[in-house]
Amino acid sequence: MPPKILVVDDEPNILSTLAPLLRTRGYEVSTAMNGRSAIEAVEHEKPDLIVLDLGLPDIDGVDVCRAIRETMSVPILILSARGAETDKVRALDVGADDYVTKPFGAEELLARVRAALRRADAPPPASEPIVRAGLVIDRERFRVVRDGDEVRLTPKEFELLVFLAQHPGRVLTHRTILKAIWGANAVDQPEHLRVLIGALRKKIEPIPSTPKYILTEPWVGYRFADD
Amino acid sequence: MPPKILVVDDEPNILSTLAPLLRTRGYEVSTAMNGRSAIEAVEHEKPDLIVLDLGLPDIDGVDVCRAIRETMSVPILILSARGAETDKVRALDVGADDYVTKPFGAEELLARVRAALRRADAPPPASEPIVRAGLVIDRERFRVVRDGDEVRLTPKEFELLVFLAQHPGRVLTHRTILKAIWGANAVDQPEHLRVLIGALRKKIEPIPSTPKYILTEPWVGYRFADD
DNA sequence: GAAAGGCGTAAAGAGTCCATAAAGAGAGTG
DNA sequence: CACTCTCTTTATGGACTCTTTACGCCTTTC
Repeated sequence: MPPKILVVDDEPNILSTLAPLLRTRGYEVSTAMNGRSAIEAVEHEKPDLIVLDLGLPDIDGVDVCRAIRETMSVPILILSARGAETDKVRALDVGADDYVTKPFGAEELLARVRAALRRADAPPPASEPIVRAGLVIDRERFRVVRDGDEVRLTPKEFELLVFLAQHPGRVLTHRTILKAIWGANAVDQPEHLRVLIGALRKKIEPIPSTPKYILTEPWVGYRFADD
Repeated sequence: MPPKILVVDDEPNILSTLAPLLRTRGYEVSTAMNGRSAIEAVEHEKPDLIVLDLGLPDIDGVDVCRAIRETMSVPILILSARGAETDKVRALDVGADDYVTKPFGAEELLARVRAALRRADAPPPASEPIVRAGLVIDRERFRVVRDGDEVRLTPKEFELLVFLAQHPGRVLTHRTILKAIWGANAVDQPEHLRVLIGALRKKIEPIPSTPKYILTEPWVGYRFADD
């Protein structure tokens, strides 16, 4: 399961920027718009990380931070418009883990989120499985499921399938695939590719002789069906 | 004893400012002026925190950071004149804990040092027992109970079990596990892992030859059952 | 219509990985 | 010092993967 992040801010436009951004990076995001509901949400949802704006309408952000710290050891990343040194010192000393001043770069914030989660020992956000017409490719579990049945693939087969499925509809040349799977030294050995394609089709195609997923583009390469 | 801090910077006037400052606040400070001696000093002195300038004469600061991370988990606070977002992201993603751009306020730096040391010192985040299908792993008491019977594990066995059980369902590669349990120097010695897995299965699996908890993902790694 | 070469499949051999047993090294204890 | 426990290291058998080769079929080219 992906890490849960609680974002606390009273400005709607920050919330509506930050929450979707974090979601697209694979995190599960919940939000709060004031101190009281933030503290409640922490108790209730047990997030893996908290992004907390200091300028809240009801309670001072520093007090929110302190209140959370008294009950949980979840990492807290402070967001603030005030860049004065005393503000930073105060927040960090009551238990905040990091302090970022607005305006901030999105990638920097994400990197600091990753750093904080890494320290707290949370697993990196899950990479979503690839789903294509009855075929589920789970990179995290090295698993492929076709119409409910699990298919066992070897590492090379799996690597090839992922590479093809990542570019559905697009024709990938022999050269491109060989370079991706076997490295640049193998670009002139297409027999490797033919054999591996055969093995893969045998396992994932309902009728290997008339492929449904992995289509041959004669004289050029192969193509993953995009239906 | 006071926390030991290693300060790495090639500018003498930063060193002569920072080191005395940290000493007056009660830290034990050692210094290094280039990447090579920094890495040596880390191995030798085992500091509790490292303040690392990115602009070193011999090795890129990011590489120093990465090299230290490979062998130790000591907190690293990056100091840099470059404030570009990509620099920050790069440093944080190779394992740095914080990133401060010059010029910086002394009190802010000290507060970030305190925050990093506090985190490193904090007891392993409230570790509630892991419970999975008849298996109870109590990290605080260092005990494992299976179906009511207590199982005695050695430290390495316990560490491995916890690491696997923390990521149920997910396939952890040999490399990942080796790095986590034995350190980065052991990533190419999978025989360690095989033997330890065998010992662990013998103790916790009802039928060690057909494992129920620790599943082999051939050619890739191992996976803790999640059902 | 014939030659050349790509494509799919099968099969053999080399190499690699897994599980297990067991011996040796090292630390801690009485 | 002897004993115990843990960890490392090595050896072995069995299973599997990957590479390589071979051959029949098909498409393209001339």
